[in-house]
Amino acid sequence: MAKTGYHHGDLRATILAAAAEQIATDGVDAVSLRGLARHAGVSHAAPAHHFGDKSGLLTALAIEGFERLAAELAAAGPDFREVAVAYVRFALRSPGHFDVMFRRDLLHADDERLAAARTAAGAALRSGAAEEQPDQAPRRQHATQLAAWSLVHGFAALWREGALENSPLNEAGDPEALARGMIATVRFD
Amino acid sequence: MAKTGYHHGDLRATILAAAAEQIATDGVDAVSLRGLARHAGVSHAAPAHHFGDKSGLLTALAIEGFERLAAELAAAGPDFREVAVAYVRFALRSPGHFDVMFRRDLLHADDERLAAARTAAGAALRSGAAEEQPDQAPRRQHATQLAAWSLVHGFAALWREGALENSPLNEAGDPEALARGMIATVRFD
DNA sequence: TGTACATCAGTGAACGCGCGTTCACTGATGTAC
DNA sequence: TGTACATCAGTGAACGCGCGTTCACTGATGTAC
Repeated sequence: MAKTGYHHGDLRATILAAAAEQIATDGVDAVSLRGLARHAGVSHAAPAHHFGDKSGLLTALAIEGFERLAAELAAAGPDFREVAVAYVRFALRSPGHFDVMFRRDLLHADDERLAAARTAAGAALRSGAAEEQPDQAPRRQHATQLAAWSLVHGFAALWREGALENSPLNEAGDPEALARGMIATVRFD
Repeated sequence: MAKTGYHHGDLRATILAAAAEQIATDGVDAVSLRGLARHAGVSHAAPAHHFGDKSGLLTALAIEGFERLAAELAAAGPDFREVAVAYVRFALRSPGHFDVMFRRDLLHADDERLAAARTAAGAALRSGAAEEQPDQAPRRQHATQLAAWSLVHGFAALWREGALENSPLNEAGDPEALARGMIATVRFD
């Protein structure tokens, strides 16, 4: 891990972090392997050495994102509303990861670690929603879980897209408080 | 409007339609002015003549989208659930428009027609949600309206992103029915 | 019916750009004996 | 303690690509008289 002139030390992690940061600021389209290499002070071909290709880099970022999301959702449970808030909070605090996680077109579709991480996060979210409606028929439960997911994912997407920036609906300056308020108005039955 | 060898006849509309189609299929990233020109059988510089630049084209598409969305929401009202379904239906049937409408980074930020169309669509959606909760304090009303928007926008986004493709939550084959079912589980109070 | 002229729509050549990817390579590190 | 060797990390030159944008142009259309 030591920095020598030649070996960077921890290039892989550095590039992942820089990618997340740039996506958060400028969007996924702005990311290029060459740009990240420049940023890290390394030759332009170095990133490919770690990630194979550009999709490989974004896939690694998405995996990291799903793993963190699953952990944060699990830590927030079992109360449904707290799980919901945790989902939004993840998107707000890790926008670089969040933005890439659902861009399947940019990822290696057949990556097994990605599929596993995605599944785990999905399960964590659903178990949160299950708290809310213990004795329903499965079909009904699924509809509720989908509503819960849509609710939090929609808020996160609207926020990231800047749709709430000058909206009359955005009264709180703090997005997490705004999300809390809107989640509080919803009942499932 | 007649097709001659030289004049296309209705190139502007043709390009808009082709762009929407390609976004629906391949995503916004796949769109290029040169590609659309090729598709229309026209020189590569012709599209710029109508739209100024690439952002101009996407802005025109977004305006068209917001205008159509506003009309469809208004036609579906005043019942809240029908307005909600109409929002989702718009996204499902006009994915090429929907995908671009919220990509502010790709649009001319200062276009007045765009701002107006966006505002009109927002008002149509909010008036739908207002039905649900007539006698609330304004602050509370806004939270509810935001929840409603998040709900439908989230479903649309998840669907477009392919997140529901192999999900256990997706039981109906028909996305509109799926949306109806999930909207039905939600109460606002 | 004809002519002159302005306006609009589309052309085609040219520019410069940054990018992803490949590949033979070299420098550095660690491990086995 | 020293040496040989495999492995890993990063280099730098080269390739080919499609793209957006600009610009002077020409072909077609419509309108005024």
